[in-house]
Amino acid sequence: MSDAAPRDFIRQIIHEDLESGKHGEIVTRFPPEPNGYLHIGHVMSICLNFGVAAETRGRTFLRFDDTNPGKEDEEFVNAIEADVHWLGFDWEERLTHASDYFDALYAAAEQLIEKGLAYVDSLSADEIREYRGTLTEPGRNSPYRDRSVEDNLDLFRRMRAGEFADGEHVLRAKIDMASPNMNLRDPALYRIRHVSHQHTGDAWPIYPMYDFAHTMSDAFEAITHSLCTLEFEDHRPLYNWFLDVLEPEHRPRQIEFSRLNLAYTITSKRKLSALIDEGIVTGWDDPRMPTIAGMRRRGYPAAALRDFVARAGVTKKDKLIEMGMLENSVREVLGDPSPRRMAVLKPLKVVLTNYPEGQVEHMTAMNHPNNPDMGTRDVPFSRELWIEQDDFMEEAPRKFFRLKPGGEVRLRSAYIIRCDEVIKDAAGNVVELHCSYDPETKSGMPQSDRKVKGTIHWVSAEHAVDAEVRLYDRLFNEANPNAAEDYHSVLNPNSLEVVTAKLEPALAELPAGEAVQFERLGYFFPDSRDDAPDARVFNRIVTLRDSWAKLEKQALQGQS
RNA sequence: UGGGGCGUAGCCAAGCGGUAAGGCAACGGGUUUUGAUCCCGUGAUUCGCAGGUUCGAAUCCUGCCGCCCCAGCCA
Repeated sequence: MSDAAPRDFIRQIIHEDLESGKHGEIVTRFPPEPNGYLHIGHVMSICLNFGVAAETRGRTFLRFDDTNPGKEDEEFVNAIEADVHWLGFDWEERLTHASDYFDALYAAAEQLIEKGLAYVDSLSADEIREYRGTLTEPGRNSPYRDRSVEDNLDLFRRMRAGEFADGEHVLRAKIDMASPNMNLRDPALYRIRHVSHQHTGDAWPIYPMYDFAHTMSDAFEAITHSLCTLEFEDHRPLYNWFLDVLEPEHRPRQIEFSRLNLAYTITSKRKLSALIDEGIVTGWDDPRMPTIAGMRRRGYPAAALRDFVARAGVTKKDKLIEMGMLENSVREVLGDPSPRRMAVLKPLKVVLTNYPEGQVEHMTAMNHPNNPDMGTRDVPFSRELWIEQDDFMEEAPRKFFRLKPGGEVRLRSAYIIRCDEVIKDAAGNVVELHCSYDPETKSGMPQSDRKVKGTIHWVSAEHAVDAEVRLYDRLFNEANPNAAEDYHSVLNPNSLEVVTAKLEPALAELPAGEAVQFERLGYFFPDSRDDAPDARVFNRIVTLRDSWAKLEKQALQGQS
């Protein structure tokens, strides 16, 4: 285990700490506040914390940082547990809450008071802000800063007893109001909040602040490496101050790494819930959401998410990672195991004029062209078929090797057909194609290897199963929507397109929870909420790579 | 203008004084009954910039520039 090369600076530190004997065992924690759903950014933290411990046979706690009742909710704790499990990690018996330590935290606060390192301040929130100074000017001491230990103890105990109203007093650390680090200008330790807590009920009228609760919780759990994101970098001196003055048995070390930002998405909880409230998406698990719940419903495999963050790496540099990177991981893990099927998203009718009316053949199609072990299936074939509208062009460029008037194309796993006649409606829209098939070219027959440039997918009209298919695209048109003043202005209005597709019959039997490749189109996944055996609903997980679409796009750009 | 961080290819990222790994993307080519997959091949005379130290610098020093974070009784 220790001979494996460390892959990033945090693993290097951990490796050294193990080598030097500083720690016999690595203990980490993933500490979400249960005030929202976990998103792609959290995936990074989860994989890092659980990963680093697993690699060294250490342990990881799942700890709910529940020190701010009112914002937190049981719905979120359940969702978080489900998401972490789904991602593939297990905290075993190590499920804790910052609120589990409220008694110990309270005792530590009294110790601080007794040491003369904390005091009860009776300034209002506004006054405290004024006294704090600014980034360039030092703060001033509160007039209550020199209260005696006895007074402070008395006041704090009465705060705990519920004698004061919200906001009347606050317990502060006594550090340095002139520190250039704002976090050291007598940070608040406890505030009064007469609200019930989702885990401790009405037991407490006062609640500890993040810095205090987090540091001491880490110490109580004997966390060796407390891994967090860059914005906490200048909280580290405060983190260490608590450890220095309180001298707990265990001394955790905080190390910061950069957040993972995905291009074209937002992760701010406020904005994510606004998307839901405004009806732009349907909920936290909308398949367009960057939440774990959303990505799971979309059909992204957990392994793809793990692979993606592993490739992104752990560093201190701000990241804005391209979608293509995530999509690559998704395609890579879906490629081998997903069975292939045929489905037509935007149907165009084809009539094979020389094919006997009423005849049905059963074509044998491979479930995976690169893996014969996955077997074959029967696909019914008849005189009338559906093909993709995009697979026909009346006036096609020479590079278009699909169906065009007078041209030939192979129907996958079936015959080669020729387009003889284009049928249009009064408005001039193509509504139907009359084609003829070449009986000598049936898949598997001796003559079947006749070369034609293109192969397209199809579904027998008579046997087709209708299904709702949801085609998702990015939610935003701007690579960094976080930077936009108003995210509404950068919303992608076409992030969802719903079509009624024609499926080959075998697709009606696809089990829920299993991804499938619709050949030439992409990977699809039965929707966990709306899919039903007699009314299938599929989500498009991701398209296939499409070099034709790329060419078309370039041609379009060349014209304009 | 105070403090804390970060700058290696379009996006990520190795590198830790000995002469710029790798992945994604892009671009060529081969295989292919998915324009998919797979396979080959192509990118940095240079590491934000400018000096300095050194036989030798992305790595050490100095200065400058750019970007991010901090003034919650949020986390």
